[in-house]
Amino acid sequence: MTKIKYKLLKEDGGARYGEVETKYGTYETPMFMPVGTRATVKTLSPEELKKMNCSVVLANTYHLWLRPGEDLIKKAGGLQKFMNYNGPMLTDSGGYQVFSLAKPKDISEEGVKFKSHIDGANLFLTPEKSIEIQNKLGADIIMSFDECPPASAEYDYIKNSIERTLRWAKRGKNVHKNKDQALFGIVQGGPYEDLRKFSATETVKLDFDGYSIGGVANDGESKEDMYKAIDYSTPYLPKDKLRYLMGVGEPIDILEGVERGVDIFDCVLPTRIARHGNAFTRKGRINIKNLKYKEDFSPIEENCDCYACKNYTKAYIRHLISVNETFGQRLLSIHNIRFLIKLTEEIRESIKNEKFLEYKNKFIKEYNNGDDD
RNA sequence: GCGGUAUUGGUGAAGUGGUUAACACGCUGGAUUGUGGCUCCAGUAUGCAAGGGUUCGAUUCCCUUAUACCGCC
Repeated sequence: MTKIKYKLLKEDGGARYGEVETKYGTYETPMFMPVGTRATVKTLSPEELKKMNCSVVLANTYHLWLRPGEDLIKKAGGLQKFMNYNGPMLTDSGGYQVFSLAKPKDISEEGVKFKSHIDGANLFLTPEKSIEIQNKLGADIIMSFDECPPASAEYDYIKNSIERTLRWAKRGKNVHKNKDQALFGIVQGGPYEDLRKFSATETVKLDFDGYSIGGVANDGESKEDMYKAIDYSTPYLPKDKLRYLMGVGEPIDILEGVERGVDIFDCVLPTRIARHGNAFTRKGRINIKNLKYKEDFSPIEENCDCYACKNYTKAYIRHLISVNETFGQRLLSIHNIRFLIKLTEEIRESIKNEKFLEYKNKFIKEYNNGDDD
């Protein structure tokens, strides 16, 4: 058991190519991490993830805390053993659920009061508790417990929030027991330059193993505000540590993040939209349920190397999705995750060749041009 | 052959002599960014079996026809 190590190997403008050494092997960045909230990437097996060249998988503290409980997972030998994923993992702290499940009045200096989404039971999560749970879950990278305020929140609210999040970060760090797990700090600050700068510099002073940029891509925040939030954060982060943009997974947003110096991304989007019948393609997103695919016997993308594209037609997948068969959801999930992982593979190649911007512009142009029919 | 009852969109159906014919499903679009929620949003009958009549006005009342079902010879 050793803690992950990051090495920055090449820069191309703001874009960074690097390597992360883990006990499971060495992985390259920029990378995309699929989300497996409840210790499974919905509908997919670990073997399938491996075949897509997936490296890190996420799981969620809040959900696993409720069910099956961190003690059970510890008994099982940790997350990886429990779910049979032989690769690096990351757990989110439950901070996002502060945004999605709790109300502002439920957030206090001590922690956050939740109503369980399962049975309405009263729950209380603190920075210490979150780290303690994550220590037991045993992922390679764990997150500080933060408040993720909506981008639309008032300036003063966000200011108070990031100060509290800093105090929470420190409390979490103080109780972090398992030194083989990397602990990341999280930069907040909404769309405000001074708040992002403050949050970033103060978080870095606490000396974490890596840094996340949070509070982005939620609450109908505009793309511009989101890119600005990254712009205002990354300059203050040390170059020799990983930078993780939380929750971002639109292909174009990943490219914009890489340009601004982000190394790792995660997002539920590829799996969520898959379950609702959407697929990423080089020419933009498509809705497989559309009538025009009813008799389309070609794959989602001719040149895609994923299992779904190599073996199945749009007409078939459309049928499966419209009758709500899980195999259809699986095929689209496989395609979408492979799409984003392939995107990061190509991004890495372009950075190594010092052609990142060229690659980015070409990709975006094709993606936005859309389908001609 | 004689009576009775029914006939509303793709489906199941509400409904009324008077502005845009309820609701549900389906269908057609859209949304979804550190995953509570096979979820959310929008559109979807210029017409109420067909034809004629009464009426200022009929899907709603009357007549004829068609079709379906139920009785009776």
